[in-house]
Amino acid sequence: MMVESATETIRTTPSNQNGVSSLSSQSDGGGREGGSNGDTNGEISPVDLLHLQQQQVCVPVSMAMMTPQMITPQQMQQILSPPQLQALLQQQQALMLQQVTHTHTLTRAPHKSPHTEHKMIFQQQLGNKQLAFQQQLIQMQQLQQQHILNLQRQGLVNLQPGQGAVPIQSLQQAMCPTDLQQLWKDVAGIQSTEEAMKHEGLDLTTNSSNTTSYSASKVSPQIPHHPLPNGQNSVHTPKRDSSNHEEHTASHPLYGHGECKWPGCEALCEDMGQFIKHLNSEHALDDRSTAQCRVQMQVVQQLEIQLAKESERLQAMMTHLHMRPSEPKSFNQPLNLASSVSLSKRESEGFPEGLPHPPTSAATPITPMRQGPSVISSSSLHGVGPIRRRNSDKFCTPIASELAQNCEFYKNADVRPPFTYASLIRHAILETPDRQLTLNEIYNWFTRMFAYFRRNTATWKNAVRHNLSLHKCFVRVENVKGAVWTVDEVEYQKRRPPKMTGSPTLVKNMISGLGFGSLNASYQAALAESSLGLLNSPTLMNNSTGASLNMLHVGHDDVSSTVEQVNSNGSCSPGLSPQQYGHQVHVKEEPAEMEEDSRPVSLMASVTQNLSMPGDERDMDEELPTEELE
DNA sequence: TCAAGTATAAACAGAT
DNA sequence: CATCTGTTTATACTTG
Repeated sequence: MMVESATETIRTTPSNQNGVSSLSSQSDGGGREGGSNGDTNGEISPVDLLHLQQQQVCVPVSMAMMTPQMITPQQMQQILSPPQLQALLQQQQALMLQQVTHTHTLTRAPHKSPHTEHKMIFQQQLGNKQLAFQQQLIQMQQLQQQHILNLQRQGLVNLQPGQGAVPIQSLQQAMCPTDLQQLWKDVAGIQSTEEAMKHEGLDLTTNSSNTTSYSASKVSPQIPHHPLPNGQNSVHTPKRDSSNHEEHTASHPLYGHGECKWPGCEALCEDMGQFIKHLNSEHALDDRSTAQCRVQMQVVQQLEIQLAKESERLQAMMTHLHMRPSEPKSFNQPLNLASSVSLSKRESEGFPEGLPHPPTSAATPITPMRQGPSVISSSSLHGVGPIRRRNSDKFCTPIASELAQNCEFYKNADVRPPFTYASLIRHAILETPDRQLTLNEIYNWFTRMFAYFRRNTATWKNAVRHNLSLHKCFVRVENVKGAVWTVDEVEYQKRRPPKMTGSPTLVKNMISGLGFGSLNASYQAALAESSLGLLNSPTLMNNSTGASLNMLHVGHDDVSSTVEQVNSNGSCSPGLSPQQYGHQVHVKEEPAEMEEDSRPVSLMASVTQNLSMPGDERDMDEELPTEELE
């Protein structure tokens, strides 16, 4: 019964190694690992993605300077805040529609001419496009290789064979599952349009077709998309599944936790065989799969673009702050030291090559935070990342503002909130009118507010109880209806020693906060919470005016004020919805990406049901509060 | 190296 | 008896 803990996704190896494990080892066994490690969703080789993207959209030349190979999902997640992701989704959709329309127009224009003739014209156009794309592609690859070599020479990158695909492994989670899911699902609708067009003799995909297998799989029947058991080659991408796959044993990147990881699917499959069957039947090479794949590519592309922008900004900032990006070592070294283990990998995978700034781990991490476009609150880093300060808690309530802002996100996305249990509990309690909650109510708050806490219940509930008992700041009070828990604010404040801002360790925290998967997420959360306050003021985060400003503002946002931003019932404040809140603070400097951050929320909300269902069902059904879906 | 703070796991006891 | 609630202990990790 408590075995659900076996599905814990967050835990990573460290905790399994400890001595405790007489029992835990058993539960750690098979299933569990799938969570963090085996959760290799949608592992598309970045290179492939790149190729595909090139076909899909006219990628700016600047893109050639980026190395998708080096972008880890975590980075993506960190790069984009929930609202951003939402906006991104909107964009994706718009893009798709545009594409469709565009193609449609192309098709229509010569509509009067004979079908065949029209086709030829179109194909000519395509031919030219293909050429251009291919050239660009080659260029890009050359640049990439060059840069990789450079990095390797500098010892900045430690490329390991087979790592190429790893970074993408949890793209779904990294990107906010909700968004992606919705996106993918929406694709189905869009796809119908495509289909309609195809019937006119035009295959949408040909629009961008060229030599890559993606288009091939979809467009060119001549290419034998062998019914791979996994189907990935034919549908997802022409990935070089070799390396990564082997690393993950016989597992399939689209299979984990006994369920299909195909975007928007989550069908339960008892074993690989069943999964393969499912894959072949449900995700065969058809319009829908293709469209979904395409969306995925665009998502990735957007992220890459975003990363490029942010990197640039980072460089400017560092330059401004005299961090001399031109001298990577200056602040590179210590950082690498700080989290060498986890970083070595992430650097090699996650750092966009060719970027102007130093390929340091520090660079990457910082970027997302100030990322201003918008709503990038610290939340953007959640997932694995800590980026939270406990001390800052003291001055501002990151949780409150963060939740106020990204409430929907946390509700829908199975992402671990970057807060400590203590701060979450406290927040839950303070949120209520009478500032007290029963244990069960606290549980409910957790499950209501965070999709993440809809599973692994035994684990986190135990943690909650543990925290309640352990921390003096939580006071148990006998009530009419039993015992309730309250917060002793004084105690709470006591336990967080004021400290550092801008210290070197801070930077380290930021790095580890990026937690590209190597570190235990929870530890990171805890640690980060303890260190980074300044970077976390959501209101400021959005404001891309600069880091220094952020620091100044941190103290602004105090508990009471922020707590009020969240409705006392635990749901997002109706009066000041996350997106509205976001709008207030955002300085839209990058309209392209942010302007619509208000809409996505609804989009996300609509997805809610789809999302957490299959996978979480087993856990949710048992404790999901009735008010779960509001 | 140690202390502090946090997470996770688990044993245990009392209440329901 | 099972489950929930609450306490306590142990271990691990990271940072200062």
